[in-house]
Amino acid sequence: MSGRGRIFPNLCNLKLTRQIQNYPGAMNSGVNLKELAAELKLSPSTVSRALNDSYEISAETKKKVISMAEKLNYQPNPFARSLRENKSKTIAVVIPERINNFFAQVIDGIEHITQQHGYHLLVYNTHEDVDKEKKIISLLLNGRADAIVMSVSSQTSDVSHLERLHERGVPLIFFDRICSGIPTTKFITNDYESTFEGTRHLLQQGCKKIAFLMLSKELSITKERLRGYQDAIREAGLESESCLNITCCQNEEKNIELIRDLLLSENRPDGILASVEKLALATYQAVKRTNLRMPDDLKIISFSNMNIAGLLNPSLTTITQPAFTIGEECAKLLIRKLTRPKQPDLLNQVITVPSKITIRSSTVAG
Amino acid sequence: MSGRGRIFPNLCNLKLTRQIQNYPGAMNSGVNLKELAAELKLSPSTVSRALNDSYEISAETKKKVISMAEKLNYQPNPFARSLRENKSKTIAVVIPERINNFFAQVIDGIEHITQQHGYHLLVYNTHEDVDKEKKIISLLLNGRADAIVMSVSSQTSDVSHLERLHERGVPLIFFDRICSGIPTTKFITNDYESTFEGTRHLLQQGCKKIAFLMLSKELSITKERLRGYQDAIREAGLESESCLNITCCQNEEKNIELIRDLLLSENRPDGILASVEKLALATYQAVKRTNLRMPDDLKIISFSNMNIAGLLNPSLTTITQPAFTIGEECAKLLIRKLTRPKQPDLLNQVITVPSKITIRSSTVAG
DNA sequence: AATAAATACGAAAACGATTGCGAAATAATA
DNA sequence: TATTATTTCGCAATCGTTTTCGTATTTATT
Repeated sequence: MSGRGRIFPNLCNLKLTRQIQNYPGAMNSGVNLKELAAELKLSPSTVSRALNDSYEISAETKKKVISMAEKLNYQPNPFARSLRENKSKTIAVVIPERINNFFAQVIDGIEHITQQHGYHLLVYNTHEDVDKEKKIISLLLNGRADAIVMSVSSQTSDVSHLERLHERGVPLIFFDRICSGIPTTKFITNDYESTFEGTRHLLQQGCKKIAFLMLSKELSITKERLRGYQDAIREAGLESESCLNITCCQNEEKNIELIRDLLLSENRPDGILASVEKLALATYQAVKRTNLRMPDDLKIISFSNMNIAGLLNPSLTTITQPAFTIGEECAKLLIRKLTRPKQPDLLNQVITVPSKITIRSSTVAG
Repeated sequence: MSGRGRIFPNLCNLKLTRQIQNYPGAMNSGVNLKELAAELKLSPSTVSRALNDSYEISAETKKKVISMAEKLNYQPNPFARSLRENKSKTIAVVIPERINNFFAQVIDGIEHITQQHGYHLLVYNTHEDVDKEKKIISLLLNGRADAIVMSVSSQTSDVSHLERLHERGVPLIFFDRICSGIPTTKFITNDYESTFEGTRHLLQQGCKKIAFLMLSKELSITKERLRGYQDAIREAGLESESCLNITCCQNEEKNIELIRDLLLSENRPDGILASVEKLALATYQAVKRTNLRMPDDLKIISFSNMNIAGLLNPSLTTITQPAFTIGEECAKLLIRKLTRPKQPDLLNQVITVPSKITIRSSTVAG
């Protein structure tokens, strides 16, 4: 035992230990509470309390502990904490599509709020597949996430998996594509009104035959938007022809062909309301396969959160949801629910955030 | 004690317990290993071993245990397991931008592989902000994720935070925007070659003055792509004029103005190579603010993973990375590293996956 | 000065899983 | 039949926190 070695005797031991633990393949989360306590010649309980700013610990001790914790770069083990506190500081986000500006913006909004409160985001993509959705939900049944924010897949009609989740007591929030059967809070845009307005706009631009493109009749947004579309058609004294209500599928190429066939049929529409962005883009592709010109022969308006709607040819008239805000609102509500002790369950209500219509060339006669 | 009540005595107690635990605000992860064991009149260790298919347990017992576990819908607590096994079954993905098809596709690719192995994905967006990146990385220092896949922000030049992470032993993989200083595996596309080809294509289409748009000179992709561009310029016997190397910023509007100024300057380029998609779109916006016509007055090629490059006006000639594949390859490598015990560290190597150039109207004389 | 109250900390029990070790019960061997 | 293997399972420690309880010391009160 040399004098030199005794300056930081414990520190030296510590470094040795850390090197030993640091073999390849092992997670090395650095120093732990017990080691930190030993370094300070205090008990783990005291150190824990000091770091959590407990009133039972003197200011002096707190200072020492905090300083040493920083020096050794102590990071509490999140799993020990989760196990003990029965919460994970993690929120799961389940979406049907990742390559989609709307969902990406919503997630950005969620992250913006949750990050401020130390929450982490698990993100899952169902790919519009209800079986994948069920698997993901069953994975979340074990408490890995403290709460779930989701938009259901277009295939989802049986919602028993979501009911189970909700009954388990996992806070669950829907946005955009909601499940009205599950008694919780949902955030949507004013689907009915904005579609109504959008359709009316097409009518004002001279459209006589307007087709409605949708993904699936099961979807909450489809139902509401279809209703808005139909009411606007009827208000204009026109007939809502069911042959103009087109249900598309998940296959892009098939959709393009389907729409092309529609555009070449006898009953050809002169206007299109696409209930989702993807179908507007398919329409653009379909039009390229015909001799039709937009907006002269065909006008189109669509729900879309594309930042480059203005760069399309013709530039696309859009109904744009405040996606980032929707994400933020979902997150704010959840944070309230999760951080306040014994907070009541999420109210069974639908909160509407209005969309904004931006008129561009695709609906304005050349 | 009635005879009726004794048919499933423990089950009744169980249900009661579950209801009590299920107060609002509490995570209810359902039945627990101890409870499951009590139900089976076995010890927790036996049940655990049975569920993990240990050789020490008889086939008969295993069957009973599994059946009861399904009946009670037993879900092991992930945090207890993580704590014990020192692994989280979670992989963190850190990207600079969420509203970006390239990164979204990469994540889809990662998820496609990791999901098959029971891994979960934590996704973080740095918003091209190195300070946010540092915070996120420091959050990941505690072992919350078993590994990290990332693409650095355009601001990242000091990489000490990434070095610390790597030294901690957390498996780390870079893709696209890499850190050559950190000795680990990186996945990139053939940045040099594809930019070289792209530039040559512009030259072949008659461009005499080609500008190069970039986000930041610090970025690995910028350096490589700039090199490819410059070599192609020199190969053609032209000068690489530094005034045509435009460094853009994070503000979209400023970029548009910057590019517009360039397009209105005396030294106006007749071709543009945008090293990232965002800058190609800014160019389209900038052109709209001038009297120039594309492709006649200005041709443009850009790295881009937009699915609708063909719908722009003019349709955009692109260099497209195999984003989904890149994600898959990152994930495959990580899974190998994480599932094999005592696997050696990730090799310090750069793996190149070639891009594909798709020529469209934006580079072809009308 | 004797007692009560406040302060500051430690020991140990959780949280829920996995696993080394020991020990019955059964089967195989001498 | 006595001994040794083998099979099958339980006990208890462990992972790293937080927290309940207990206790020693100091300060305040009568």
